[in-house]
Amino acid sequence: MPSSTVENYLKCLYHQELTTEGPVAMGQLASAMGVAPGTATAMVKTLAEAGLVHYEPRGGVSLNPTGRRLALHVLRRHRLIELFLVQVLGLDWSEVHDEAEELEHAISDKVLTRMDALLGHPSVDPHGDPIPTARGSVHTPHLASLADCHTDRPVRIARILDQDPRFLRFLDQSGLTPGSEAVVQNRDADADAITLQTSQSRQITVGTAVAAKILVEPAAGVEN
Amino acid sequence: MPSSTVENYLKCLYHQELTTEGPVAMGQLASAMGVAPGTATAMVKTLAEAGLVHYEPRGGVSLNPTGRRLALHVLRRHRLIELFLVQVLGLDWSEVHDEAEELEHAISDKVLTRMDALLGHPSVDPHGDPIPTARGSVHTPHLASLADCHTDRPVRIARILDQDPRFLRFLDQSGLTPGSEAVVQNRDADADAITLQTSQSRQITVGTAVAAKILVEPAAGVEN
DNA sequence: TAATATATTTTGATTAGTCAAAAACAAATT
DNA sequence: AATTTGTTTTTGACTAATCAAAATATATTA
Ligand SMILES: [Mn+2]
Ligand SMILES: [Mn+2]
Ligand SMILES: [Mn+2]
Ligand SMILES: [Mn+2]
Repeated sequence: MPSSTVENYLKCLYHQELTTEGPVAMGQLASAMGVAPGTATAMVKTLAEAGLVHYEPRGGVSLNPTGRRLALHVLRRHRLIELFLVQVLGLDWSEVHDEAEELEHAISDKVLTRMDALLGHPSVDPHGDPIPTARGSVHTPHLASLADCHTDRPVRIARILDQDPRFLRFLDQSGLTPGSEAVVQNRDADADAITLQTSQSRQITVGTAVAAKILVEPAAGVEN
Repeated sequence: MPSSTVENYLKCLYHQELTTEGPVAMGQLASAMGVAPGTATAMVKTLAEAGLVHYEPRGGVSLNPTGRRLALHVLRRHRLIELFLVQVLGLDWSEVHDEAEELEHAISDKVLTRMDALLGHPSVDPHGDPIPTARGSVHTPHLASLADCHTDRPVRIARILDQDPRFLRFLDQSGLTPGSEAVVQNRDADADAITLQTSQSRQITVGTAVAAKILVEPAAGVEN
Protein backbone atom coordinates (compact mmCIF):
# COMPACT_ATOMS: atom_id res chain seq x y z
CA MET A 1 0.00 0.00 0.00
CA PRO A 2 1.18 3.53 -0.72
CA SER A 3 3.05 5.32 2.05
CA SER A 4 1.65 8.53 3.45
CA THR A 5 4.43 10.36 1.61
CA VAL A 6 3.27 8.94 -1.70
CA GLU A 7 -0.33 9.85 -0.86
CA ASN A 8 0.67 13.41 -0.07
CA TYR A 9 2.58 13.79 -3.33
CA LEU A 10 -0.35 12.45 -5.34
CA LYS A 11 -2.81 14.74 -3.61
CA CYS A 12 -0.48 17.66 -4.15
CA LEU A 13 -0.13 16.84 -7.85
CA TYR A 14 -3.89 16.66 -8.14
CA HIS A 15 -4.21 20.14 -6.67
CA GLN A 16 -1.46 21.56 -8.84
CA GLU A 17 -3.00 20.11 -12.00
CA LEU A 18 -6.26 21.91 -11.24
CA THR A 19 -4.54 25.24 -11.69
CA THR A 20 -2.00 24.34 -14.34
CA GLU A 21 -2.46 23.45 -17.95
CA GLY A 22 -0.19 20.64 -19.04
CA PRO A 23 2.26 18.76 -16.80
CA VAL A 24 3.39 20.14 -13.46
CA ALA A 25 6.93 21.49 -13.29
CA MET A 26 9.32 20.01 -10.75
CA GLY A 27 9.91 23.37 -9.13
CA GLN A 28 6.20 23.90 -8.68
CA LEU A 29 5.77 20.48 -7.11
CA ALA A 30 8.82 20.94 -4.90
CA SER A 31 7.67 24.26 -3.52
CA ALA A 32 4.09 23.04 -3.06
CA MET A 33 5.42 20.08 -1.11
CA GLY A 34 7.95 22.16 0.77
CA VAL A 35 10.90 20.01 -0.27
CA ALA A 36 14.12 20.63 -2.18
CA PRO A 37 13.91 20.39 -5.99
CA GLY A 38 16.08 17.29 -6.08
CA THR A 39 13.78 15.58 -3.62
CA ALA A 40 10.80 16.16 -5.89
CA THR A 41 12.69 14.77 -8.89
CA ALA A 42 13.66 11.66 -6.94
CA MET A 43 10.16 11.12 -5.63
CA VAL A 44 8.54 11.65 -9.02
CA LYS A 45 10.84 8.98 -10.43
CA THR A 46 9.61 6.49 -7.87
CA LEU A 47 5.99 7.50 -8.52
CA ALA A 48 6.57 6.86 -12.23
CA GLU A 49 8.28 3.59 -11.34
CA ALA A 50 5.20 2.67 -9.31
CA GLY A 51 2.94 3.41 -12.27
CA LEU A 52 1.17 6.42 -10.76
CA VAL A 53 2.38 9.31 -12.90
CA HIS A 54 3.76 10.09 -16.30
CA TYR A 55 7.15 11.72 -16.05
CA GLU A 56 9.15 13.25 -18.84
CA PRO A 57 12.60 14.44 -17.68
CA ARG A 58 12.64 18.23 -17.99
CA GLY A 59 9.10 18.04 -19.24
CA GLY A 60 7.22 17.81 -15.96
CA VAL A 61 4.94 15.27 -14.34
CA SER A 62 1.25 14.42 -14.60
CA LEU A 63 -1.00 11.95 -12.82
CA ASN A 64 -2.03 8.93 -14.84
CA PRO A 65 -5.48 7.37 -14.30
CA THR A 66 -4.22 5.13 -11.49
CA GLY A 67 -2.52 8.00 -9.72
CA ARG A 68 -5.53 10.24 -10.13
CA ARG A 69 -7.85 7.59 -8.72
CA LEU A 70 -5.61 7.23 -5.70
CA ALA A 71 -5.34 11.00 -5.26
CA LEU A 72 -9.10 11.33 -5.31
CA HIS A 73 -9.45 8.58 -2.77
CA VAL A 74 -7.10 10.38 -0.41
CA LEU A 75 -8.94 13.62 -1.04
CA ARG A 76 -12.22 11.91 -0.23
CA ARG A 77 -10.80 10.70 3.06
CA HIS A 78 -9.44 14.14 3.80
CA ARG A 79 -12.70 15.96 3.23
CA LEU A 80 -14.96 13.44 4.91
CA ILE A 81 -12.68 13.54 7.94
CA GLU A 82 -12.83 17.33 8.02
CA LEU A 83 -16.59 17.28 7.97
CA PHE A 84 -16.70 14.54 10.57
CA LEU A 85 -14.46 16.50 12.89
CA VAL A 86 -16.70 19.55 12.58
CA GLN A 87 -20.09 17.86 12.68
CA VAL A 88 -19.51 15.02 15.09
CA LEU A 89 -16.67 16.20 17.29
CA GLY A 90 -17.41 19.90 17.17
CA LEU A 91 -13.97 21.12 16.12
CA ASP A 92 -13.70 24.50 14.49
CA TRP A 93 -13.53 24.59 10.68
CA SER A 94 -10.29 26.53 10.95
CA GLU A 95 -8.44 23.68 12.63
CA VAL A 96 -9.69 20.56 10.86
CA HIS A 97 -7.50 20.81 7.79
CA ASP A 98 -4.29 20.09 9.65
CA GLU A 99 -5.92 17.28 11.62
CA ALA A 100 -7.24 15.69 8.44
CA GLU A 101 -3.82 15.96 6.85
CA GLU A 102 -2.63 13.29 9.28
CA LEU A 103 -5.78 11.23 9.72
CA GLU A 104 -6.30 10.79 5.97
CA HIS A 105 -3.39 8.32 6.02
CA ALA A 106 -4.50 6.36 9.06
CA ILE A 107 -8.16 5.66 8.50
CA SER A 108 -9.40 2.42 6.94
CA ASP A 109 -12.06 2.09 4.29
CA LYS A 110 -14.31 0.48 6.87
CA VAL A 111 -14.16 3.51 9.15
CA LEU A 112 -14.50 5.86 6.20
CA THR A 113 -17.66 4.10 5.07
CA ARG A 114 -19.18 4.45 8.54
CA MET A 115 -18.31 8.11 8.72
CA ASP A 116 -19.82 8.72 5.30
CA ALA A 117 -23.06 7.01 6.35
CA LEU A 118 -23.22 8.80 9.70
CA LEU A 119 -22.83 12.13 7.90
CA GLY A 120 -25.57 11.23 5.42
CA HIS A 121 -23.34 10.89 2.34
CA PRO A 122 -22.42 14.57 2.22
CA SER A 123 -21.26 16.22 -0.99
CA VAL A 124 -19.16 19.05 0.38
CA ASP A 125 -16.77 19.54 3.29
CA PRO A 126 -16.79 22.40 5.85
CA HIS A 127 -15.02 24.69 3.39
CA GLY A 128 -17.45 23.90 0.59
CA ASP A 129 -14.89 21.72 -1.20
CA PRO A 130 -16.61 18.87 -3.07
CA ILE A 131 -16.12 15.38 -1.65
CA PRO A 132 -15.11 12.86 -4.33
CA THR A 133 -17.36 9.81 -4.46
CA ALA A 134 -16.15 6.38 -3.44
CA ARG A 135 -15.84 5.56 -7.14
CA GLY A 136 -13.58 8.54 -7.68
CA SER A 137 -15.68 11.17 -9.39
CA VAL A 138 -15.82 14.79 -8.26
CA HIS A 139 -18.52 17.23 -9.10
CA THR A 140 -17.02 20.71 -9.19
CA PRO A 141 -19.64 23.22 -10.28
CA HIS A 142 -18.27 26.40 -11.75
CA LEU A 143 -18.66 29.15 -9.19
CA ALA A 144 -18.09 32.86 -9.40
CA SER A 145 -16.10 34.58 -6.67
CA LEU A 146 -16.78 37.75 -4.75
CA ALA A 147 -14.22 39.31 -7.09
CA ASP A 148 -16.21 38.64 -10.22
CA CYS A 149 -19.86 37.94 -9.34
CA HIS A 150 -22.78 40.28 -10.00
CA THR A 151 -23.04 43.31 -7.75
CA ASP A 152 -26.14 44.33 -5.84
CA ARG A 153 -27.53 40.83 -5.96
CA PRO A 154 -27.69 38.47 -2.98
CA VAL A 155 -25.25 35.56 -3.21
CA ARG A 156 -24.59 32.64 -0.94
CA ILE A 157 -21.05 31.79 0.11
CA ALA A 158 -20.39 28.34 -1.33
CA ARG A 159 -16.72 27.58 -1.06
CA ILE A 160 -13.50 28.95 0.41
CA LEU A 161 -10.28 28.38 -1.51
CA ASP A 162 -7.86 28.71 1.39
CA GLN A 163 -7.25 26.52 4.43
CA ASP A 164 -5.23 29.00 6.45
CA PRO A 165 -6.63 28.97 10.02
CA ARG A 166 -6.14 32.71 10.49
CA PHE A 167 -8.02 33.48 7.29
CA LEU A 168 -10.83 31.07 8.17
CA ARG A 169 -11.23 32.60 11.60
CA PHE A 170 -11.36 36.02 10.00
CA LEU A 171 -14.16 34.84 7.71
CA ASP A 172 -15.95 33.44 10.76
CA GLN A 173 -15.72 36.81 12.50
CA SER A 174 -16.96 38.53 9.37
CA GLY A 175 -19.94 36.25 8.88
CA LEU A 176 -18.62 34.95 5.58
CA THR A 177 -18.89 31.21 6.17
CA PRO A 178 -20.33 28.78 3.61
CA GLY A 179 -24.10 28.99 3.63
CA SER A 180 -24.31 32.61 4.71
CA GLU A 181 -25.40 35.32 2.31
CA ALA A 182 -23.93 38.61 1.19
CA VAL A 183 -24.28 41.32 -1.44
CA VAL A 184 -21.39 42.94 -3.27
CA GLN A 185 -22.05 46.66 -3.12
CA ASN A 186 -19.04 48.12 -4.80
CA ARG A 187 -15.82 47.23 -6.58
CA ASP A 188 -13.03 49.74 -6.79
CA ALA A 189 -10.37 48.36 -9.11
CA ASP A 190 -7.97 51.23 -8.40
CA ALA A 191 -8.20 50.72 -4.67
CA ASP A 192 -8.22 46.93 -5.07
CA ALA A 193 -11.21 47.01 -2.74
CA ILE A 194 -14.51 45.18 -2.72
CA THR A 195 -17.22 46.28 -0.35
CA LEU A 196 -19.98 43.95 0.68
CA GLN A 197 -22.94 43.73 2.96
CA THR A 198 -23.28 40.57 5.04
CA SER A 199 -26.52 38.94 6.11
CA GLN A 200 -26.00 40.47 9.56
CA SER A 201 -26.09 43.85 7.77
CA ARG A 202 -22.46 44.47 8.42
CA GLN A 203 -20.41 46.23 5.84
CA ILE A 204 -17.04 44.69 5.04
CA THR A 205 -14.31 45.70 2.67
CA VAL A 206 -11.76 43.23 1.39
CA GLY A 207 -9.02 43.19 -1.24
CA THR A 208 -9.35 41.40 -4.56
CA ALA A 209 -6.97 38.62 -3.51
CA VAL A 210 -9.25 37.74 -0.61
CA ALA A 211 -12.47 38.17 -2.60
CA ALA A 212 -11.16 35.79 -5.25
CA LYS A 213 -10.85 33.06 -2.62
CA ILE A 214 -14.51 33.29 -1.66
CA LEU A 215 -16.70 31.46 -4.17
CA VAL A 216 -20.42 32.14 -4.32
CA GLU A 217 -23.61 31.01 -5.97
CA PRO A 218 -26.86 32.90 -6.49
CA ALA A 219 -28.76 33.05 -3.20
CA ALA A 220 -31.75 30.71 -2.92
CA GLY A 221 -34.84 31.92 -4.74
CA VAL A 222 -32.88 34.29 -6.90
CA GLU A 223 -32.84 33.65 -10.62
CA ASN A 224 -29.50 34.14 -12.26
CA MET B 1 7.62 14.37 18.90
CA PRO B 2 8.07 10.61 19.17
CA SER B 3 7.66 8.60 15.97
CA SER B 4 4.92 6.00 15.81
CA THR B 5 7.65 3.37 16.04
CA VAL B 6 8.85 4.81 19.32
CA GLU B 7 5.26 4.94 20.58
CA ASN B 8 4.72 1.30 19.68
CA TYR B 9 7.89 0.20 21.46
CA LEU B 10 6.95 2.11 24.60
CA LYS B 11 3.44 0.69 24.62
CA CYS B 12 4.85 -2.78 24.09
CA LEU B 13 7.31 -2.34 26.96
CA TYR B 14 4.48 -1.20 29.19
CA HIS B 15 2.52 -4.35 28.40
CA GLN B 16 5.52 -6.60 28.88
CA GLU B 17 6.34 -5.03 32.22
CA LEU B 18 2.85 -5.84 33.48
CA THR B 19 3.59 -9.54 33.22
CA THR B 20 7.29 -9.53 34.03
CA GLU B 21 9.09 -8.80 37.25
CA GLY B 22 12.23 -6.80 36.74
CA PRO B 23 13.49 -5.49 33.41
CA VAL B 24 12.25 -6.86 30.10
CA ALA B 25 14.66 -9.09 28.19
CA MET B 26 15.63 -8.09 24.65
CA GLY B 27 14.37 -11.37 23.24
CA GLN B 28 10.99 -10.86 24.87
CA LEU B 29 10.71 -7.33 23.50
CA ALA B 30 11.88 -8.44 20.06
CA SER B 31 9.34 -11.22 19.77
CA ALA B 32 6.53 -9.07 21.20
CA MET B 33 7.34 -6.44 18.59
CA GLY B 34 7.84 -8.98 15.84
CA VAL B 35 11.33 -7.75 14.98
CA ALA B 36 14.78 -9.35 14.91
CA PRO B 37 16.70 -9.32 18.21
CA GLY B 38 19.30 -6.93 16.90
CA THR B 39 16.60 -4.49 15.90
CA ALA B 40 15.25 -4.43 19.44
CA THR B 41 18.72 -3.82 20.85
CA ALA B 42 19.29 -0.94 18.45
CA MET B 43 15.92 0.60 19.16
CA VAL B 44 16.28 0.27 22.92
CA LYS B 45 19.57 2.13 22.69
CA THR B 46 17.88 5.03 20.97
CA LEU B 47 15.05 4.96 23.52
CA ALA B 48 17.66 5.15 26.28
CA GLU B 49 19.41 7.92 24.38
CA ALA B 50 16.08 9.78 24.22
CA GLY B 51 15.64 9.44 27.98
CA LEU B 52 12.64 7.14 27.89
CA VAL B 53 13.99 3.87 29.28
CA HIS B 54 16.70 2.49 31.49
CA TYR B 55 18.87 0.04 29.60
CA GLU B 56 21.56 -2.18 31.03
CA PRO B 57 23.43 -4.11 28.32
CA ARG B 58 22.66 -7.80 28.82
CA GLY B 59 20.50 -6.78 31.75
CA GLY B 60 17.31 -5.83 29.97
CA VAL B 61 15.25 -2.66 29.63
CA SER B 62 12.65 -0.87 31.72
CA LEU B 63 10.53 2.22 31.22
CA ASN B 64 11.55 5.24 33.23
CA PRO B 65 8.91 7.71 34.48
CA THR B 66 9.02 9.73 31.25
CA GLY B 67 8.69 6.65 29.08
CA ARG B 68 5.89 5.26 31.21
CA ARG B 69 3.97 8.53 31.04
CA LEU B 70 4.27 8.51 27.26
CA ALA B 71 3.27 4.85 27.05
CA LEU B 72 0.17 5.52 29.11
CA HIS B 73 -0.73 8.44 26.92
CA VAL B 74 -0.57 6.26 23.83
CA LEU B 75 -2.57 3.59 25.61
CA ARG B 76 -5.18 6.17 26.53
CA ARG B 77 -5.49 7.20 22.91
CA HIS B 78 -5.69 3.58 21.82
CA ARG B 79 -8.48 2.66 24.18
CA LEU B 80 -10.53 5.81 23.75
CA ILE B 81 -10.34 5.33 20.00
CA GLU B 82 -11.50 1.73 20.33
CA LEU B 83 -14.50 2.78 22.36
CA PHE B 84 -15.24 5.64 19.99
CA LEU B 85 -15.19 3.34 17.00
CA VAL B 86 -17.63 0.98 18.69
CA GLN B 87 -19.95 3.52 20.28
CA VAL B 88 -20.04 6.28 17.71
CA LEU B 89 -19.22 4.56 14.44
CA GLY B 90 -20.74 1.18 15.23
CA LEU B 91 -17.73 -0.97 14.39
CA ASP B 92 -17.53 -4.43 15.90
CA TRP B 93 -15.39 -4.85 19.03
CA SER B 94 -13.43 -7.54 17.22
CA GLU B 95 -12.08 -5.17 14.60
CA VAL B 96 -11.34 -1.99 16.52
CA HIS B 97 -8.00 -3.04 17.97
CA ASP B 98 -6.22 -3.05 14.62
CA GLU B 99 -7.83 0.22 13.60
CA ALA B 100 -6.79 1.85 16.86
CA GLU B 101 -3.26 0.57 16.43
CA GLU B 102 -2.90 3.00 13.52
CA LEU B 103 -5.12 5.85 14.65
CA GLU B 104 -3.42 6.12 18.06
CA HIS B 105 -0.46 7.74 16.28
CA ALA B 106 -2.44 10.15 14.13
CA ILE B 107 -4.91 11.75 16.51
CA SER B 108 -4.23 15.06 18.23
CA ASP B 109 -4.87 15.89 21.85
CA LYS B 110 -7.62 18.23 20.75
CA VAL B 111 -9.51 15.46 18.98
CA LEU B 112 -8.85 13.08 21.84
CA THR B 113 -10.32 15.51 24.32
CA ARG B 114 -13.49 15.84 22.22
CA MET B 115 -13.86 12.10 21.90
CA ASP B 116 -13.41 11.66 25.63
CA ALA B 117 -16.12 14.24 26.34
CA LEU B 118 -18.50 12.82 23.73
CA LEU B 119 -18.11 9.38 25.31
CA GLY B 120 -18.75 10.78 28.78
CA HIS B 121 -15.24 10.29 30.18
CA PRO B 122 -15.40 6.51 30.08
CA SER B 123 -13.22 4.37 32.32
CA VAL B 124 -12.99 1.19 30.27
CA ASP B 125 -12.73 0.32 26.58
CA PRO B 126 -14.87 -2.23 24.66
CA HIS B 127 -12.75 -5.10 25.98
CA GLY B 128 -12.99 -3.91 29.57
CA ASP B 129 -9.42 -2.62 29.55
CA PRO B 130 -9.05 0.42 31.80
CA ILE B 131 -8.49 3.76 30.07
CA PRO B 132 -5.59 5.72 31.58
CA THR B 133 -6.53 9.23 32.65
CA ALA B 134 -5.20 12.28 30.88
CA ARG B 135 -2.78 12.71 33.79
CA GLY B 136 -1.45 9.22 33.28
CA SER B 137 -2.92 7.11 36.04
CA VAL B 138 -4.58 3.76 35.44
CA HIS B 139 -6.97 2.08 37.79
CA THR B 140 -6.62 -1.67 37.33
CA PRO B 141 -8.82 -3.47 39.85
CA HIS B 142 -7.76 -6.98 40.66
CA LEU B 143 -10.17 -9.32 38.91
CA ALA B 144 -10.57 -13.08 39.09
CA SER B 145 -10.86 -15.03 35.86
CA LEU B 146 -13.28 -17.75 34.87
CA ALA B 147 -10.39 -20.10 35.60
CA ASP B 148 -10.15 -19.17 39.26
CA CYS B 149 -13.36 -17.45 40.40
CA HIS B 150 -15.96 -18.92 42.71
CA THR B 151 -18.17 -21.62 41.23
CA ASP B 152 -21.98 -21.61 41.33
CA ARG B 153 -22.08 -17.89 41.85
CA PRO B 154 -23.18 -15.36 39.24
CA VAL B 155 -20.35 -13.27 37.88
CA ARG B 156 -20.24 -10.47 35.37
CA ILE B 157 -17.73 -10.52 32.54
CA ALA B 158 -15.54 -7.48 33.12
CA ARG B 159 -12.51 -7.74 30.87
CA ILE B 160 -11.07 -9.79 28.04
CA LEU B 161 -7.30 -10.26 27.90
CA ASP B 162 -6.99 -11.01 24.21
CA GLN B 163 -7.54 -8.84 21.14
CA ASP B 164 -7.64 -11.62 18.56
CA PRO B 165 -10.65 -10.95 16.29
CA ARG B 166 -11.49 -14.64 15.94
CA PHE B 167 -11.52 -15.10 19.69
CA LEU B 168 -13.59 -11.98 20.24
CA ARG B 169 -16.17 -13.10 17.68
CA PHE B 170 -16.32 -16.47 19.39
CA LEU B 171 -17.03 -14.73 22.70
CA ASP B 172 -19.73 -12.69 20.98
CA GLN B 173 -21.35 -15.84 19.67
CA SER B 174 -21.13 -17.41 23.11
CA GLY B 175 -22.67 -14.45 24.92
CA LEU B 176 -19.51 -13.80 26.88
CA THR B 177 -19.06 -10.10 26.23
CA PRO B 178 -18.19 -7.57 28.93
CA GLY B 179 -21.29 -6.77 30.94
CA SER B 180 -23.00 -10.11 30.44
CA GLU B 181 -23.34 -12.59 33.28
CA ALA B 182 -22.41 -16.22 33.72
CA VAL B 183 -22.01 -18.92 36.36
CA VAL B 184 -19.12 -21.38 36.52
CA GLN B 185 -20.71 -24.75 37.06
CA ASN B 186 -17.78 -27.09 36.97
CA ARG B 187 -14.02 -27.21 36.69
CA ASP B 188 -12.31 -30.39 35.60
CA ALA B 189 -8.57 -29.96 36.01
CA ASP B 190 -7.78 -33.29 34.39
CA ALA B 191 -9.83 -32.48 31.33
CA ASP B 192 -8.63 -28.86 31.37
CA ALA B 193 -12.30 -27.98 31.00
CA ILE B 194 -14.47 -25.33 32.58
CA THR B 195 -18.21 -25.48 32.10
CA LEU B 196 -20.37 -22.44 32.50
CA GLN B 197 -23.91 -21.26 32.12
CA THR B 198 -24.45 -17.99 30.29
CA SER B 199 -27.19 -15.50 31.00
CA GLN B 200 -29.03 -16.84 27.96
CA SER B 201 -29.05 -20.21 29.77
CA ARG B 202 -26.64 -21.69 27.33
CA GLN B 203 -24.05 -24.12 28.56
CA ILE B 204 -20.52 -23.60 27.32
CA THR B 205 -17.32 -25.50 27.96
CA VAL B 206 -13.93 -23.89 27.47
CA GLY B 207 -10.33 -24.81 28.24
CA THR B 208 -8.36 -23.22 31.06
CA ALA B 209 -6.29 -21.13 28.69
CA VAL B 210 -9.42 -19.46 27.38
CA ALA B 211 -11.07 -19.17 30.80
CA ALA B 212 -7.98 -17.41 32.13
CA LYS B 213 -8.40 -14.68 29.54
CA ILE B 214 -11.92 -13.85 30.69
CA LEU B 215 -11.86 -11.70 33.81
CA VAL B 216 -14.95 -11.37 35.97
CA GLU B 217 -16.33 -9.55 38.97
CA PRO B 218 -19.18 -10.51 41.30
CA ALA B 219 -22.49 -9.91 39.56
CA ALA B 220 -24.42 -6.85 40.72
CA GLY B 221 -26.31 -7.34 43.95
CA VAL B 222 -24.20 -10.31 44.96
CA GLU B 223 -22.08 -9.95 48.06
CA ASN B 224 -18.63 -11.41 47.74
C1' DT C 1 36.00 -26.94 35.36
C1' DA C 2 35.23 -27.42 30.68
C1' DA C 3 31.94 -27.83 27.07
C1' DT C 4 27.71 -26.60 25.26
C1' DA C 5 23.58 -24.05 24.61
C1' DT C 6 21.17 -19.70 24.63
C1' DA C 7 20.67 -14.83 24.56
C1' DT C 8 22.48 -10.53 23.23
C1' DT C 9 25.17 -7.40 20.75
C1' DT C 10 27.75 -6.03 16.80
C1' DT C 11 28.56 -5.61 12.00
C1' DG C 12 27.45 -4.78 7.38
C1' DA C 13 23.52 -4.02 4.29
C1' DT C 14 19.07 -2.29 2.70
C1' DT C 15 15.03 0.90 1.95
C1' DA C 16 12.42 5.31 2.12
C1' DG C 17 12.79 9.94 2.28
C1' DT C 18 15.30 13.84 2.68
C1' DC C 19 19.06 17.95 1.85
C1' DA C 20 23.01 20.71 -0.09
C1' DA C 21 25.59 21.63 -3.62
C1' DA C 22 27.53 20.55 -8.14
C1' DA C 23 26.51 19.59 -12.91
C1' DA C 24 23.72 19.76 -16.89
C1' DC C 25 20.27 21.61 -19.63
C1' DA C 26 17.03 25.00 -21.73
C1' DA C 27 15.49 29.56 -22.39
C1' DA C 28 16.08 34.30 -22.71
C1' DT C 29 19.01 38.20 -23.55
C1' DT C 30 22.43 40.62 -25.46
C1' DA D 1 25.93 33.26 -31.85
C1' DA D 2 27.40 33.74 -27.33
C1' DT D 3 26.39 34.61 -22.74
C1' DT D 4 23.67 34.82 -18.80
C1' DT D 5 19.88 33.16 -16.05
C1' DG D 6 16.82 29.92 -14.19
C1' DT D 7 15.34 25.21 -13.75
C1' DT D 8 16.13 20.43 -13.34
C1' DT D 9 18.88 16.54 -12.50
C1' DT D 10 22.66 14.24 -10.43
C1' DT D 11 25.77 13.21 -6.79
C1' DG D 12 27.10 12.33 -2.22
C1' DA D 13 25.56 12.29 2.34
C1' DC D 14 22.37 11.64 6.22
C1' DT D 15 18.56 9.56 9.45
C1' DA D 16 15.20 6.09 10.96
C1' DA D 17 14.09 1.51 10.96
C1' DT D 18 14.90 -2.75 9.66
C1' DC D 19 17.33 -7.75 8.65
C1' DA D 20 20.85 -11.58 8.42
C1' DA D 21 24.56 -13.43 10.13
C1' DA D 22 28.81 -13.21 12.80
C1' DA D 23 30.79 -12.33 17.30
C1' DT D 24 30.45 -12.23 22.10
C1' DA D 25 28.81 -12.89 26.67
C1' DT D 26 26.29 -15.57 30.01
C1' DA D 27 24.06 -19.75 31.77
C1' DT D 28 23.53 -24.50 31.92
C1' DT D 29 25.06 -28.98 31.89
C1' DA D 30 28.03 -32.54 32.11
MN1 LIG E 1 -1.58 14.21 4.45
MN1 LIG F 1 -11.52 21.32 3.18
MN1 LIG G 1 0.29 1.45 17.14
MN1 LIG H 1 -8.93 -2.82 24.01
